[in-house]
Formats: sequence, structure tokens, C-alpha cells
Amino acid sequence: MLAEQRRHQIMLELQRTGQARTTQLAENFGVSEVTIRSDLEILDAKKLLIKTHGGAIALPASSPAAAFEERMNRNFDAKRRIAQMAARQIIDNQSIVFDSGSTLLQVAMQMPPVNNVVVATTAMNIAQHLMYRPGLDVHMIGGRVFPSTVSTIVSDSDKAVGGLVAHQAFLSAHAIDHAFDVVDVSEDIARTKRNLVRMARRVILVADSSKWDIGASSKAFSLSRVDLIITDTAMPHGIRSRLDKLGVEVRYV
Amino acid sequence: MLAEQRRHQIMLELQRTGQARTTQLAENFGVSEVTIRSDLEILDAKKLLIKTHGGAIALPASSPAAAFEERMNRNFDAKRRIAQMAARQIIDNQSIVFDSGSTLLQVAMQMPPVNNVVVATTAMNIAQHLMYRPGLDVHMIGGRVFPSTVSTIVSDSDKAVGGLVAHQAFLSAHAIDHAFDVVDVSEDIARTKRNLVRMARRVILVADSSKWDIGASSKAFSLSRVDLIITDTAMPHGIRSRLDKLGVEVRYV
DNA sequence: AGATCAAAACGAAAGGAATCGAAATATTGA
DNA sequence: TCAATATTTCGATTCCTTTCGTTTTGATCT
Repeated sequence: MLAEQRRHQIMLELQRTGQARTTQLAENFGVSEVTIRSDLEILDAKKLLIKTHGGAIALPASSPAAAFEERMNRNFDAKRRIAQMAARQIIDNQSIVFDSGSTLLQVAMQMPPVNNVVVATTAMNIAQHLMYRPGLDVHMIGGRVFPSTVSTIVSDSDKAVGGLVAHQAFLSAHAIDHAFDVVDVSEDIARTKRNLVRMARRVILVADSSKWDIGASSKAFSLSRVDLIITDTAMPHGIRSRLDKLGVEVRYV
Repeated sequence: MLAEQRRHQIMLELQRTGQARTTQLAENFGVSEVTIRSDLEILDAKKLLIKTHGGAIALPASSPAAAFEERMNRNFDAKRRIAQMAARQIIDNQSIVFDSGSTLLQVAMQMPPVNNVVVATTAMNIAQHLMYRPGLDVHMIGGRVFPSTVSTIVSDSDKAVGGLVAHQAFLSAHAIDHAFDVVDVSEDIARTKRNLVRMARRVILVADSSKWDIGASSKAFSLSRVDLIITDTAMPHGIRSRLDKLGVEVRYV
């Protein structure tokens, strides 16, 4: 049996029972305990388990919340830089709309201290991050809850937050297709984004480079409706020159 | 069992009940008390608990989230029994409204498997617990976010969830005063509860014994508006006999 | 209330078994 | 032959228990 295969088996055992002992593993696989220990050390370094005296234990259970965490970490550096730039757009005495998504959660977390700012959002995790902060009035926009983004679906923008007209709306994109339309996986989500865009005078789109030139089924809104795009430089060839001709302000971070 | 795993279990027990006794832990895990004491010493050194004579107690609540946890564990057993009874009221093909609060979060967590049930709630933590469950359509009722209960303030019940009329509403109480009115700490919250009551044909109130005969500033609604009260038996003297004369169905668990 | 006393809980120390890490050595496979 | 993998060896560490003298606790008695 190959070493890699054995490590995979160890992971399976760990997922099954939540723990594994060095002695028993060595016996099962017919190798020395030193070998098992080195396996565990490698797997521990990869954060796939936690090595302890006598063996190893499984990592704390991966919930749907953990799946969101993982998305959070994908392309993390670019998202953080984009979020930093976006957060700087927020100033005192404004009302702001937040879409859902991992990049916008970053924006919320990096928001500077402000006074008298009203935030309306469809994202429960953003609302929960911001609600403890002073100087902020947080509104949750109601609607059917969509599990994968931990956010609500908005069917009618007029009823949301009593017809609030915000100074700025921060939108994220699942993807941006070849025709420079922001597109998403379902009409429900696309409609929600359309409604959020309609709620604000100025629209800011955050989108890291992995989002560009990818298709999806439902159009949310056109890039021409956006006032400021914040993205990073590592986008597919050709996109950037076309984007610069569009007439929309774009910031690369 | 690995030592590390045992310490993890001790932490879980501590989070559940807020305390742990050396003797009982030693017996449960089948190790000597000295071993448990050394575990507690290690966990204390890591600032994960506070070692005391006879065992250990959980760390004092620091964050608002921890404050909610603490409320969750106060009178935990009674709340769990009340929640069990309340959860049994939920059947297929119904629409339900959930107020916020630790007891109602328990109800949500103990909800049996159902089909085609619509749940509307002001509590973000309840929405997040239920959104992954099959057979459920979860609606978040929008509004200003109130940090201490992780829930929204509803100003207008007509606009919430498109004027949904639910079969049942589950309400909790901050307190119930001498005049048998459900009262709360602020008019905002009281108004929210009034609106939730108005949204449903049948109103179920969950209230453990610590809530009775206590005053607060703002009246939400009268007990006469309630169809079913679920509480426990350990309430102040005199209340129970008066309650039975009220004409509202009361279940003691 | 304050004193008294027994049970419970404690810390420190000692010792044995299991486990560990490091380094040198052996095996395997391209 | 080289590099990856596995093993053996051995002193160090960790874990857990037992023992014993001390402290804390809570109930009882003035």
C-alpha cells in the first residue's frame, strides 16, 4: 500500500469515529508506530486533523457555515484588498445598502468607525457583524431566506425598509459575462440584486478577477448601471482594455 | 479515549451547564480525580474555564453573543421541556410565526421533521438554524436589527411577509406582570410582539416560571389574546390558581 | 453568631506504562 | 544510484494512578 493511500484511509477512519490511536493504526496497516506518527504529523500540518498524544482527533465538524468560510478564503488576498478600497467609500451621515457575499462581508468587517450611518442588507452574517458597532443603524431586509448565501431574497424593493433611498449600494457578482452583464445562478437572486441597485443613487460593484468573462443563467443588471467597479488586476486578457472603454470608473487594487 | 478528547468533552459539558464537578467528571470518564484536576488546570491555564474548589465553572460572559448563550442556559431544563411541548404543535402544511428569544430558539431546534411548512421569524439565529432543513420555507421578517436578541424590530405587520396570515404564532415573554399582560423592556419590542400576534390566528406563548409576576415598562399584549400557554410548574404561589381561572388553555411541563 | 468536627477536595510527590521525537539504519522502486 | 519510505533504537516526555498530609466546606452544636 502506498503511503498516500494509507493517509487517506486514516482520514476515513477519523471521519467515521472522530478519533484514531497510533497503536491501533500501526497494527491495522502493518507498519511501525513511527510511520503512523509521521503520517499524522503530515496530516496535521495540512490542517486535516489534530495530532494529540496517543493519536489524533478530527477537526471540529464542518457545518454549512464552514462551507461559507471556505469560500471566504478563496482568493482571500484579492478580496481583502478590494474590500479595503470599498470600505473607504463609506462616510458619515450616509445610508448604505449591502448585498450578500463573502467579499461584502469583508467590506463590512473592514468598515472604518463612522457616525450616523444607516446600513440595510439582505445578508444575515453582515447584519450580525455590524449590529454591535456604534454609530450604525442596521436594518435587515426581509424576505425568503436563501441558505447558500445566508441571505434573503427581495421580491419588492418598494416595501423593503419602507422605500429607503440609499446614498450607495454595494453589490457583489456571482459572475460577469461577455456582454458585461452581472449574472447569477437563479432569477430569484438576480431580481434581488436588481432591486438593491434600484434602492441607491450610487452603485459600487466589488468583483475579484475570478468573476470575469463567465456566464450564468439569469441577468441581474448591466455594468453600465454601475458607478464604480472595484476589482483586482489579475483578470483575463482583453477584459481590461474593453473595461476601460466602457466609461465606468474602475479601480484596480 | 484520548486525553485531548476528554478535555474537549469537558469544555462541551461546561458550555452546556456552565459548571462541572471533579467527582462526576472522573466517574463519567473512568479516570481518577487527580487526572481530571490536571485537565482542569490545563484548561484553566489556557483561559478556557475557571478552576474552582470542587470542579470548574465557565468563563464569565464577555461578548453580547455570550450573553445570549448564558440566557440560553439559564433555567435550561425547563426551557427544553417547554420547547419540546411547543414543537409538537407544529404540523405539516402550516404557516408559522416565530418571535425571538432563547426558548423559541429551542423550539426551532426541537422541531420535528415536517413537510410544506412556512416559517416567518424576526430572529436571525432561528432563521439560520431552520434554513437548512428540508420541508421548510424560511422567511426573515425585515426591520431594524436589535443586537441583544439578534432579531428585528417590526414596525408594520401588514408589510411583513406580504401580509401573511399564519396558522400559529409562537411568542416568548420577557416578563408577565400582575395584570397578566405580557410586558417588555421597550416599546419597540412590545410593538413587534403585538404585530406578530396580529399575524396569526392562533397564539402560543412559551414562558418558563422565572417570567411570572414581574413588571416591565411596555405592554405588548394581554394574556387573554393567547390561545395556549406552555410553562413549567415552578411558578410563584398564587399565580397558578389565578391562571387556571383565566379561561386560556395552559399546559404545565 | 461563633466554635467544632468530619467529609470532601486538594496539592505534591513518586512511580509505572504508554507514547514520543530524533537520529541512524534498512528497504523499496524508478 | 538516488530519493522516498519505513524501521530500529533509545533517552525524554506525557499520562495516569496511588499515597499522604493539608485545606476547604458545610453541617452541627453551643
